[in-house]
Amino acid sequence: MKHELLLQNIAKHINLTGEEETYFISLLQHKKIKRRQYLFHEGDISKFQAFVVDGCLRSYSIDKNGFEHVLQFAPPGWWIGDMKSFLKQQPGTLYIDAIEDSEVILLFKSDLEKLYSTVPKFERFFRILAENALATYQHRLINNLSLPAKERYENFCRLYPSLIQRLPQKQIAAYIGVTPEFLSKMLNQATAKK
Amino acid sequence: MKHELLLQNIAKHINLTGEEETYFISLLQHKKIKRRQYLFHEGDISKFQAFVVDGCLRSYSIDKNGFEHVLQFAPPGWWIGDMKSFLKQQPGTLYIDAIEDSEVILLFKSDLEKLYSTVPKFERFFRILAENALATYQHRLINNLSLPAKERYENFCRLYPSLIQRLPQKQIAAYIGVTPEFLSKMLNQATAKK
DNA sequence: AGAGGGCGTTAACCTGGGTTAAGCTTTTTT
DNA sequence: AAAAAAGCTTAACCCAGGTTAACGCCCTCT
Repeated sequence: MKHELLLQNIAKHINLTGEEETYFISLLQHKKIKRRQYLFHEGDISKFQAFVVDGCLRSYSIDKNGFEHVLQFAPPGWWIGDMKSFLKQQPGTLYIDAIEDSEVILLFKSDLEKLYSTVPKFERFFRILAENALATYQHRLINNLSLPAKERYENFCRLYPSLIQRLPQKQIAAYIGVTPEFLSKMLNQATAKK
Repeated sequence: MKHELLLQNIAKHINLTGEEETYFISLLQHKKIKRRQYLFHEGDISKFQAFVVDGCLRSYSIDKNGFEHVLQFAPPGWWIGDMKSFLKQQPGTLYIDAIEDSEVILLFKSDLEKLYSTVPKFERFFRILAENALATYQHRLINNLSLPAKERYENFCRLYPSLIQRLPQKQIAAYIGVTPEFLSKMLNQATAKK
């Protein structure tokens, strides 16, 4: 079943009856996304959050010089979306696309609101999710303010070992906040040192 | 009443009965903090979140070279705490202290858990709070990755005009991620240009 | 009221990381 | 199978922002 991973994740934090589970599943939409295809585009108003079942997505912004900055990678088991646009229903500033051919489950805002009133337990689930994400972003911000590029890279490797294999180097550079050229230089200096 | 500001904030997102309100208030603890006094210290395990009623607090980390990096300022109406330590009940990495003589309301984790089971509406309230905070930190991260120091400063001024008056320059420097010396240089160049 | 410690400023010098540009390799598309 | 596009590397040069240090001002204690 395609919803299994999501249901497992939910079961870690709240217990659903069979009925509630069925209702929840009825709200979900399935979608396949090919590599490099957009799930969300700057200027869109976000109508859904996406739960990744297979593949890997990323959210990023493009600055006025055309450079990309990665906010998040989302391998299977992760949620991704333009949170600000989703909450305020304003045009978003992010792009979301697939790094590999991927499969996601979409939960639309209108359905989520129905879900909250029908099964209030989900307030708890998404509260916990948001709080954990919040703590993670706070930590990353502090890292970015206080650590040099090399240590940010090492942290990234430690935190997301599975991603290292899977991502092109330039994506990692855009996440930790350096140019691809500098990351390349840095890595080769590190190995040369031995 | 000292709880008014907090109750107003809550009323923006959920409606409480008189009874629920009374119960909620019974859980709160009041505390005064003098300028430069700590509310939380690195290594502590966070037992509470604090809602600021008067004055101004800040949360920050100290890196291995002894430099401070500000995660958040909290003027009246804001919550502050070491979220990661609070959630995982692990030793924290932040410091929280008062920038001015301040008053806060403490909500302890044990009481918050009781509150969630007694008045589940609060799951919703804190979900909304966490989601908004999350979107804010995501935005700040992207800013830090994509904008030069001057624009980060301008953004700060636009976003928190009331804080500019109130904060010493070096605190702002530690928030936007530059040295006090550089911020001073930057500001004087900007005004000299006219 | 005086003294000591923050705080802001300036200036000379330094460096982590950016820029540009070219060449090579691998992957994707046709 | 060829062409095009994306990715990685290297190297020379550059700059935003850091470092160090010295000086003056203004709080805030006592």
